[in-house]
Parts: sequence; structure tokens; C-alpha cells
Amino acid sequence: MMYVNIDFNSDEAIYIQLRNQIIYGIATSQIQEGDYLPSVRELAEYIGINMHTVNKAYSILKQEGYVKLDRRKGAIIAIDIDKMQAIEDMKEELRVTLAKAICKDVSCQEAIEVVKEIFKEFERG
Amino acid sequence: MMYVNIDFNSDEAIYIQLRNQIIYGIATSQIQEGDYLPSVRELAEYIGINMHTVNKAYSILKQEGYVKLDRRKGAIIAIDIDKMQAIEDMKEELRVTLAKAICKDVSCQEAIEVVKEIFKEFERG
DNA sequence: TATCTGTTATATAAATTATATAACAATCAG
DNA sequence: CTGATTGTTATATAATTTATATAACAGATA
Repeated sequence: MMYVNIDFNSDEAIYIQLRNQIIYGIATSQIQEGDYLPSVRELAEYIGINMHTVNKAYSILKQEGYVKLDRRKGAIIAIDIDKMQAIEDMKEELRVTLAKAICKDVSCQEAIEVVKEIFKEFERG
Repeated sequence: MMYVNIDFNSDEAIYIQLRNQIIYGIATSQIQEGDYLPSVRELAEYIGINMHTVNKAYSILKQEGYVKLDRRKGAIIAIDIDKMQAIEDMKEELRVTLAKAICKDVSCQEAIEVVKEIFKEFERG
């Protein structure tokens, strides 16, 4: 079973935290293409949250192209790679993140260093 | 007056959109250190939203170290530069953004290219 | 057949978001 | 001093989002 840790005091919604951690799991190769995720009921009980909260996370992951959902089989990691779209989505998020950084006097080189660090983090997992 | 454009159909809260656009304004040097923002009542009427929604945006900007608020004078751009903190905050956001990108097969070099593009965007504004 | 799957449908409660008034103390122009 | 404007604070209300609780359905499969 994949490592999952929900912070119930976070201002981030539980289903968003869960979605992000599953994406971390994929990015760090803890879970791979073809792997099964726990069923919504199973994972809900394991974490101690409602079935629908897990279902919401799974539905978003499906919509965003990270998993496929099948009856009986459950959720399977299946990345739908639309690189053009992915880069566009990334760019949109980076605009906000980097605008904040620029205001705080962070340079392009410093931002690039952090990007490199994070890529190294994910290569190991 | 700074350019502000709120999308009322967005899933992003109005006060968050407003905060982000003010940060864009600073990052692109449309507004600078020492400049005044419109009063909460003035900007609210201009955009067509409630005074408290603008106040919420200003309060967050204050808390995050982008403005100072004075009675009578209103809100003044005043960047509190804590670079260590800024880089740490940036890193935390980048972890989510880049994890998604990595799942979609985006390389480190491609991410870096996008960072460079955005820095160029902001240099001009 | 019996069980487990995602899915869908309600219902409810809590929290967040946005609005509407109102009032306060500080500030400053006249 | 007067009057007007500022951010600030306090309520109240409505809509939306988030999370939970049950329940039932159809498809898959051991």
C-alpha cells in the first residue's frame, strides 16, 4: 500500500491532499503505470475518511488523465500523456508561483536551481 | 489605475484572483514600492464587488508581505523581502506543479525553459 | 450465487466565500 | 474645529464547497 498522510488541520481540502499524494507517488515511481490503487472503500477506511472523499480524488485523477476507473477492477494508474497540454498547464501555475518569487527578489537562476533540486528529489523518491 | 480583470465564472475565489493580479502588477513593475492601491471601497465599486472581498485580498497581501495598510492613506506597496522564506514557499508550490509535469513526461530542461520564458514575460509586462 | 467494484442519488452538517449594513477611531483637508 | 475618507471591526445572511452518512444499482468475477 502506498504511503498516504492526510493533515486534517490543513487548509487544503482532503481530496486535494489525497490527489496530490497519489501524483507524488507516480512522480517518484512508488506506483507505476498499470498498478492498482486501493478501492475507494478500502482506502477511505484505511485513512479514516468518507468513501466519497476518496471517490472525488479518484474522479479528478481520472479527469486529469492519471488513472482509469473500471468496475470490479478499481482504479488503475494509466497516464494520458498530452505533453503540450501538460506544459501549458504547468506554465499557468508557474506564472502565479514565479510572480510571487519575483516580487521577493528571487532571480531566474535561483528559481532554476530549485527546479533542479526538485527533479533530483523525484528521481529518488 | 492598475488593470484588473475578474472572472466571475472562475472556480478561483474573487479575493484570490484579485490578490494574484496585484502580485502580477508588482512583478511586472506596473506598480512599484511606495505606490498606493485604491481604497477598498473605491476598488470594490470599480470592480463591482463587495468592500470586504477587496479588504480580504488586501489583508492577505499584508500578511504575505506585499503591502502595508495605513488609516487614511490606504494600502501602499511595501515588499517585505525574506528571500529564504520566499524560496522555501516557492519550493513547496513547485513540488506539486512539477510532480504533475513529471507524470506527464515533462523533462527538467523543458521545465527550465518555461521558467525562463515566464521570467522574460515579467521583465517586460 | 454471492461478493466486490465504481457509480449514482439523497440528505445533512460544517466551513468557506461573498454580500449587505453599520459603526468606530485615526487621519487630514478646508 | 468640521467633515469626509481611511482601514478596521462587528453582525447577519445567502450561496457554494467540503465532508460525511446511507442506500441502492449494474457490471464483473471467483
